[in-house]
Amino acid sequence: MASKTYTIRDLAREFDITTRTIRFYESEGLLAPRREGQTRIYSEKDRVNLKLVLRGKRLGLTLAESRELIEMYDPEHGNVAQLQRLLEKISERRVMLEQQLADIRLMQTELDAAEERCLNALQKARQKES
Amino acid sequence: MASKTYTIRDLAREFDITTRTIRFYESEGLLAPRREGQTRIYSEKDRVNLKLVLRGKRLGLTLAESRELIEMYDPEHGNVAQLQRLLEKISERRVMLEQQLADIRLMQTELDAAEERCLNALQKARQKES
DNA sequence: ATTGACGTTTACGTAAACGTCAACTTAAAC
DNA sequence: GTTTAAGTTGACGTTTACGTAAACGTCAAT
Repeated sequence: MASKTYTIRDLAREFDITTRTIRFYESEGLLAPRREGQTRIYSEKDRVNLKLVLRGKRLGLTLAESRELIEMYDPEHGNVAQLQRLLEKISERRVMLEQQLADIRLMQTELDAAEERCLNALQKARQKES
Repeated sequence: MASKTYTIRDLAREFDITTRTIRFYESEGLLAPRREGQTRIYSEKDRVNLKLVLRGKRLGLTLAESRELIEMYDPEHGNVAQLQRLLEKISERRVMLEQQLADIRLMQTELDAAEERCLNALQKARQKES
């Protein structure tokens, strides 16, 4: 089936990050490109993982946390105990996301208020000017 | 009116952070407690600011970014140009929050899928056990 | 055949966000 | 009156997430 592959530069361009970052993620176990000689060849799965990591970053996750999320993807390599730990982590993550949702809503409200104060101040400033 | 005040330990306890963190935030200009002799006395406003910073942290903001948000609170000290920059920042923040909302939804969906795979794997693992 | 773009590794540097002492005051408790 | 508990200020250490630079290989184009 010979699925699509990417060079390191392809991915760097697509996600607007440096190649250094991509190599660093590999060294941290977040990506596992195959090699062709020395050169790294990235699969679609690598690309998806990278996307996950970057999304995680936007939500404030550390790389270690993102790695956990990635490892959730194939829960095959797990005994019962491990799988239950995974389920726990999933539910922990959900709690965090709910917290973030609440935080976002609060912050949006505050931005609304801040904008109003700001527009008011602008009014006053312009009156003085005239 | 003598509004309510807090010691550094009060706030540390309430928000489950160390006093070191609170002093650090002060050194970064995020808090400005008054002094009584050497000792810091925190006002309600300090407490609110601290809450803002911690919320920001949960959303992945840096301290510098949180400081910006705090400075938005009183837009009095601003000329027209500054106020317009503030409005820009507010709208930038809104864009980021929207992005985060989308990220959260995607991640929730993925957690759902991950949980299903995990439960499936548990089934199989338990069948083997029996 | 050399230039330029891309790839590699190794190693050190750095900014952010605190933690961790050490050494000292001050206030409260016994 | 002296422990003890909580406050203070440096100063240095640590982790995370890369940046930066050196030193080199590969290949396509001029």
